[in-house]
Amino acid sequence: MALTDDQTVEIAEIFRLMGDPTRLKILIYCLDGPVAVGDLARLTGASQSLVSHHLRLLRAARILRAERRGKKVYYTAADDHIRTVVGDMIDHVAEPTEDGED
Amino acid sequence: MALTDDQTVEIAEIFRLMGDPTRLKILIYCLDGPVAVGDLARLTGASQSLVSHHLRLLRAARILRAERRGKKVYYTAADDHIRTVVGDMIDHVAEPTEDGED
DNA sequence: TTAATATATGAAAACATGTTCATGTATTCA
DNA sequence: TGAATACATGAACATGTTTTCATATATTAA
Repeated sequence: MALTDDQTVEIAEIFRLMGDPTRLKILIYCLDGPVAVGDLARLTGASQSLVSHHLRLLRAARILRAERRGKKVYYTAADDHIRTVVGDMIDHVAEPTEDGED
Repeated sequence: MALTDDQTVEIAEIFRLMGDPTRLKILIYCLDGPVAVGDLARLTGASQSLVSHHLRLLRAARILRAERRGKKVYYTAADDHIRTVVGDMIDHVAEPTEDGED
């Protein structure tokens, strides 16, 4: 692997952003296709303002991508790596436990 | 996919823990095999105390696993999902950019 | 232009986190 | 047992983050 310090920090930053429940929910809803901000607010149960703040962070980190259509703005996962990472993590959690320490 | 709220929170917690540079470095060093605490401190440049604090969090979240051999304690990645997730993320960062917005 | 809908943003409050320092516990060896 | 090595932990400080509230901007339609 062998990462530079900058790359490590960059990766940590992305993980950090995925590490908030509200933000992760937003991200998961955006994995399968574009979703409007208002819908994300309804789906997650968070306020419109909060969703917007989180979207800005996710967008700035290139985790999500925005696209305006008329009055609405739609957000989608930026690429398939993001989808894969979340998918793997879901597998990780789904699994009972690899060793017997439970 | 369809996750429960608890599962979402659990996944967010794991991402959050991977989202600190010091902790991510520790984790990356533990991906390929067991590493002793003292070595992790040297490798990351962090204090022994700080490494220990972080290891406790990573261990509690079952991201790492501890194993004592004599005076030393060795830490390894808990399973392959963790390895895969980090691997995917490295791919994500390595990639130039998927769309042309750069 | 005005009104209505949809989203974004700045500032402040409330809360959480990373780090250090000092000290405690475990293990080995003389 | 006592000394040395390796790791763990509690408390405190400093810093950051999430969330809310009020308000601003953009787009459409009348």
